[in-house]
Amino acid sequence: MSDKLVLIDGHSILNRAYYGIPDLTNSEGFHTNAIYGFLNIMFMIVDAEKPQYLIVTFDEHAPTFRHEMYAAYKGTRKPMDEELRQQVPVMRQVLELMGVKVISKPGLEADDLMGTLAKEAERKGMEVSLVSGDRDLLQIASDHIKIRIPKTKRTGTEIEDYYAADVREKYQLTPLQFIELKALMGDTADNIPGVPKVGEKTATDLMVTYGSIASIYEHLEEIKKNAVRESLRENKELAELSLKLATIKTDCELPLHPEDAALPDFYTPEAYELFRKLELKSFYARFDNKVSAAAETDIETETLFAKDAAGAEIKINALAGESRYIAVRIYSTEGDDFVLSVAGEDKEKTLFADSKDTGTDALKSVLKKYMDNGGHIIAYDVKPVYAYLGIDEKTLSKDASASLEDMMLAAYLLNPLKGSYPIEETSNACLHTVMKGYAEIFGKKTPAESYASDKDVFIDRASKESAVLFRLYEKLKAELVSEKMYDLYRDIEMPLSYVLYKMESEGIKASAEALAAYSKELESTIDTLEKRIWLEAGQEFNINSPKQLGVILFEQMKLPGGKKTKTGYSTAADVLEKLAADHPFVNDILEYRTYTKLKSTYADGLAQYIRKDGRIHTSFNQTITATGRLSSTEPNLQNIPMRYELGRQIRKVFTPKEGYIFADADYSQIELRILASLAGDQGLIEAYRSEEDIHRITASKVFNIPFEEVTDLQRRNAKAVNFGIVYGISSFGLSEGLSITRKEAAQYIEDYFKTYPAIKEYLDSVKDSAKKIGYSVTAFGRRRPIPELKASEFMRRQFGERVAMNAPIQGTAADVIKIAMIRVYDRLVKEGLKSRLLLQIHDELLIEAAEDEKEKVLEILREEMQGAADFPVKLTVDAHTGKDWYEAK
DNA sequence: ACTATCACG
DNA sequence: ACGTACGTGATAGTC
Repeated sequence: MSDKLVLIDGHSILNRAYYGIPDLTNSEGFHTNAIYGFLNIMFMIVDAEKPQYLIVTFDEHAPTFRHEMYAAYKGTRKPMDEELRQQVPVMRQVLELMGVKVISKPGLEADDLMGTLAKEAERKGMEVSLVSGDRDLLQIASDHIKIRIPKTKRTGTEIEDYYAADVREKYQLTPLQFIELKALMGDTADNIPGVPKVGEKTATDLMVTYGSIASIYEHLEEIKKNAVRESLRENKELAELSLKLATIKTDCELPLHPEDAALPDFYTPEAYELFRKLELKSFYARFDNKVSAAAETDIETETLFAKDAAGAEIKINALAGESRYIAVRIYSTEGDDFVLSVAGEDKEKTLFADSKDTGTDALKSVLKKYMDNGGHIIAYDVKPVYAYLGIDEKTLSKDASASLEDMMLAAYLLNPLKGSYPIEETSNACLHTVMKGYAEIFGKKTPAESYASDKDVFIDRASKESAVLFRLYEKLKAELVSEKMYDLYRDIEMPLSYVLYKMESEGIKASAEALAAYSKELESTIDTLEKRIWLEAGQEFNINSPKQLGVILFEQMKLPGGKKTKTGYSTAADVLEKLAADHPFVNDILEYRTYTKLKSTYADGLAQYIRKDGRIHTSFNQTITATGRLSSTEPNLQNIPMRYELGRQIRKVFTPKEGYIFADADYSQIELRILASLAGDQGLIEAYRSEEDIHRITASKVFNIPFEEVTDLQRRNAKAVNFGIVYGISSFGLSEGLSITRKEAAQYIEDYFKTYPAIKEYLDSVKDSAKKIGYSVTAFGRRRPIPELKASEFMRRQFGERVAMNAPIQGTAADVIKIAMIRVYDRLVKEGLKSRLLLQIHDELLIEAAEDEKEKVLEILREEMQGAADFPVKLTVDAHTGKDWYEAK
């Protein structure tokens, strides 16, 4: 068997992959779809062919000889997408780290490189597989050179193979004639002009008849079609130029020869590290355990063990050293028991302790005592740590968080776009370590189960985590300072983490009986509606299936609607509402949706979360949103129905405990007030100072009519514009919101900006700044990176601009209520009150207030919320009390 | 695992 | 010609 060489056309395959594979990015937003697709093809071919030699060719970015010739003739190549461009150097790096020989030479086309290498290999007796997305290469095909053209299809990648015989079969031409065919017909993608009037059909006919361009010109007079003959006659030079352009060189001087490019072992630790950074997860398995284990050794430490609490204390103090900082990872094991790993400045050693050895309370006391004696603890997700430390009920948020650090919060502030922050991802990104994900090691086991079943592996992992955590602190703290977000971290996020911990621990009382009764009521209506819908539809079907519903509505009943989503008909509420007036049946569907939503998500959904203490304990997530808001999960208590009476009733199941009432306060139009303040628009600021209805004033100014004469419709329109501005206005969005034409919407916006010119200036400046520095900033220094602003697609860039306008507004509002929460919490504690903060719903705070503290609590809410920020437009607060959430809001 | 829908600010 | 209002989370259906 002769040796085999696989030659890959790097740019062409990367290009194919880029357009063939849907967008794919790692968690930092770096696009990887082209790299992913390239590697898939390369692995597939190398796996199947098992070649002895492998070479990848690349074009240099400088314009090449052949293209320069054509550029002088006409136009230029269209520029590469930014999302593809950024992947090219990384692709080359991936190949380099895998030991793959890559060749590129300034002044030479990849085609010429491949042509030369393929012919050289053939001369030397090798079989050659030339992989390209480009049919140009077909001219190189021979009995020993196979051209392979991958096609990405839905079912996977298929490869078309061409030896010389296959080219002859498919095109009725030899590979060499194929060059001339191309020269005649031209190729816009390849910048080959060709002869005008000669397309694929004519060119093929001519080549089959005469065999070559030279022969065609010899027999020019025989050509029957006048237009073609004359075009050939007039464009002889062009035909010759095209022939030159279409001919791939096979005699270049190259620094690399096929025999120098032995197939490497791809799976090196260095390559693995880069795969991890790119998050090309489906390839991880190709790197065997040996490689991944080896790659992790750079964070290996010696693990010490604590036999008892005294031993733990001594070792912790030793690790804390002079600086008195330790990084701690804690895991619950069984019941109240837990294990922890501690790392300090001494990078060689970590401590592992199991509360079963030391005693649960004793180990907690060690930590508590360490803190009380001025020790600092670095955590990754600090909220649960408060519980382990057993911090006193009445601790002020600032005190509780003062000696703690949370590197998850730091990582979130430095890049809030990730959505989730597993410790290994932060470490791999910031410290360039190569840690595996938890699930990669332990699968779906909980930490408690993993510790029980794979003790040594678990301890090793915990030690690595605490070790990298200490290093993360050194790195991220400096970054927070240099990025001017340290104050935001220290004064807002850290104290808030404690407030959130307390709110989650409190929970909110909810009545399982009341929920069940509500569910039952809904059920009977649902039954009635379901029967009626089936009757009118003439068949039973799943009303909750948009697919089945779409068929019923738009095919069987032939209602106007048409397609709207990728998968079929849209049956969303806004579509159905347009039909509901004429078709009571559609109205039943909408009602059915309302009732089933309330039943499944709220009545039945919430009931599952009531714990033995009769309360629901939500989780307030501090590292989810891109803008700085909180989110609430398991269950989400930030989207309890409110807008419509039927759903709003569910708020009656949330009640204060015996002897308490609810006090609820919300900011009035906080985002618009913040916008007026940030923009410094005197008109809007004055409008707010007058304390009149802001939407009415806006309508009066924008539509130029006396305040008293503003109609409800005009007010409603002005209100929609005010909202639109906050969202990052677009005429399309506003026209949808108001059901008016885009032109009218554009006019509204123009008039609005004329009325409040500083708003326009502000929004423009925010966009410009975000484009320049890559992110937008709130009044308190919180950032939101906006990579979309650099996107090549118009739509994504537009989205980026709206985000750039909205993020400082929504984000500043988020900052303000966070400050308010800390202030309210601290006031309640400092004044020795029994009342407690329970919920935050973006612009609203809910307190369970002791009956005799009612007035005091209302005063605290008003003072601390209003006083949380000092803007030109004062923040105002509406506060109420009630015997349940329905009444208090 | 993804899509469509709908609840909130 | 393109085709969207900003930010979330839960549920059910579909693949």
